Amino acid sequence: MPEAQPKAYSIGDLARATGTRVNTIRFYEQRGLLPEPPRSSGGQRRYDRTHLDRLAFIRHGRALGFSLDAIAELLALSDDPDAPCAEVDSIARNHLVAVERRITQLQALHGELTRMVRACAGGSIGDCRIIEALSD
Amino acid sequence: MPEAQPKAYSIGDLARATGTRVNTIRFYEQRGLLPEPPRSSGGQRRYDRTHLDRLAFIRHGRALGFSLDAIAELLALSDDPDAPCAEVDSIARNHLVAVERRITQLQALHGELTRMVRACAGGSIGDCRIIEALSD
DNA sequence: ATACAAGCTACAGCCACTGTAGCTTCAAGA
DNA sequence: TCTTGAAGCTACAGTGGCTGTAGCTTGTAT
Repeated sequence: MPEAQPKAYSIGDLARATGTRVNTIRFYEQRGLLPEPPRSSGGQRRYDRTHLDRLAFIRHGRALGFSLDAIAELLALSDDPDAPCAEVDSIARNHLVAVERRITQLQALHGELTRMVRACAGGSIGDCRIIEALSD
Repeated sequence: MPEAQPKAYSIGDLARATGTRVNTIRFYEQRGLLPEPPRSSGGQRRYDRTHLDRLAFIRHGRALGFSLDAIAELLALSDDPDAPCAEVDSIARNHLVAVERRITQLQALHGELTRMVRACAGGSIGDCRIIEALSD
């Protein structure tokens, strides 16, 4: 009796399942985020469930704005369930702070832009407040 | 009687005056945002006041988050003081909308990350909510 | 005259992909 | 079994907005 084979996925299957482009999956492999999968006799990548989960993890991390380096660290940490999660926590907190800083900065920009756009009376460029503000 | 020469600036002077790196100034020139300035007999760039103003315009635009393409358009428009400023207005409004979208998106991320970080009880990775959330 | 700061060109690298060219392989229908 | 067209393959160039470097040459203060 042959062993039950776990279901194999093509690169396109993984792409569809995770909303990732095929090229991006290969890019993650090249960057070491995804392990090199086995190949079919014709040389095509054949993935299993573990690859799918790992890719999903990467995509969730990206959706939250983590860098690929941070995700690589998180993946490495997640492979050691007995280690303390302090480092995971620290990566997440650092990212949270970076996001906060970015929001603050963008809100300042937003204020500036709003003021500029409101000041524009719709005349000609010669007295456009927007151009004026940029020329300062 | 010789004509009064306008004051000439080296690339380093422009850099200091606008908080721009020397390499970045050359990059703007290469991208067509700054005109090629005259050169000294030895081949070094010699700028005048108009270059300085133009570079300051570019830097203000960048500080407000405009793309170099948008800045190029704004510069072109600002050279024609009689044209209506509708297009300037439209570029600024579009950018404003983009900034708003980005802020909204980052605030969503911020919420997610805050929830994740708060859920982390500081144990081991095996029961870390952060890793769990990413694995989903 | 000399020393050294500042400038020059040209190019590689960053981040996280995206898109393309020019092939080969796979899978489903006839 | 054959054919066809979708899907996969490698390799590389391009995006945006710079930054950094190597290996020179020029400018300027003493």
